[in-house]
Amino acid sequence: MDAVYTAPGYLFRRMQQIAVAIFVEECKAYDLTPVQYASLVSIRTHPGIDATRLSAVIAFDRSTLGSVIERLEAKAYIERKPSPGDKRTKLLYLTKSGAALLRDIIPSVERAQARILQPLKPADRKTLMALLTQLVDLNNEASRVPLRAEGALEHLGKSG
Amino acid sequence: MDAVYTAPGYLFRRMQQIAVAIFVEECKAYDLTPVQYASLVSIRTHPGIDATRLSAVIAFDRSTLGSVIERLEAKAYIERKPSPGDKRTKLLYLTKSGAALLRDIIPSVERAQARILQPLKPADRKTLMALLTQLVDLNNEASRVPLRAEGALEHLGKSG
DNA sequence: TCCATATTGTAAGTATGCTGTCAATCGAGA
DNA sequence: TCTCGATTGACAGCATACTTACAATATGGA
Repeated sequence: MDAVYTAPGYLFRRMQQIAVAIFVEECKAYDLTPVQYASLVSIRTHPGIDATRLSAVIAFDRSTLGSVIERLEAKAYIERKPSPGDKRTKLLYLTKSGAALLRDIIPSVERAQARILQPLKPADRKTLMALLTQLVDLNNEASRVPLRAEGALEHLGKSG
Repeated sequence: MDAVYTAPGYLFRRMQQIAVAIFVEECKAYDLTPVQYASLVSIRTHPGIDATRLSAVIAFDRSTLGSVIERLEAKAYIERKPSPGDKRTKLLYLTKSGAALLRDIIPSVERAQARILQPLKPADRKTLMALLTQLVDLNNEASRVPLRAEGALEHLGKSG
């Protein structure tokens, strides 16, 4: 038996595969990927955020996020507007169509998230989520794009 | 606070990011990715396996595995030989160089796997791994490339 | 033997995810 | 004010991941 099957890295890769497959299956009517969904949700929460701050808020790579934004703009779910104060940045806003999509897709997303954990007993689901949340938080700095949920927005005039 | 932070799918994506980052950091002296490592280990365990069966054994997409194999061959860690019985398939073998690399890299890989779980208390590590193993197994069919660890080798003359 | 069907490797197309680099721009300090 | 360092978005390049499609080949049944 290959040792890889018991390695944490292998198991997390498998779970990521499985989670994405379930998400895509539940949401196929909407043609939206998990990454695109998370981006839309965060833009709704932080209207007028720029791409760099968005990448910190959802812990996506800045380079990758560029093409994600491009696709969301092509589908007319978001708009990019030049920043009045900073000629380098472009501010992101949901369109009406993007807001409507988000409203409609939420039941499918929740079904997907539930299906991921469904095979476990309810008590085990809670335990797993608690440990996973803890581990992600404690390992935050280990990834190349650490999550900066609040700190990233300090210069946006939204906090503090 | 964005709801995405508590979704299982989001947490698994983050852990995958973190696990890959730690693996790459620990193994950077060897220029080998997690996927390439898993492929080498499985080829060592199953010498003469073909690409399709390898993809089932490590639950990688068959298309993706093609380019992985190409890169491993370019680095001279594996060889592809035509199958005597089936003109369609090419059989995979570790080269001396590939076997040596695998021997040398193992301490780094083990360090990486340990680091991924390190922030948790030992008892919590065991709990998390047990639940994760269970969940991956129970969700096996949900991914597009289910693991077929043993069944995939039945036609290779290695089992039963 | 012949043929419908399946398998295998490969390729094209799309989407993350990361490493670099670069020009434009900004901001702070001399 | 001028200049140096940092930031921002964009791009190139590499590596997974998945979908679909296709030609070559195998295989089982008529």
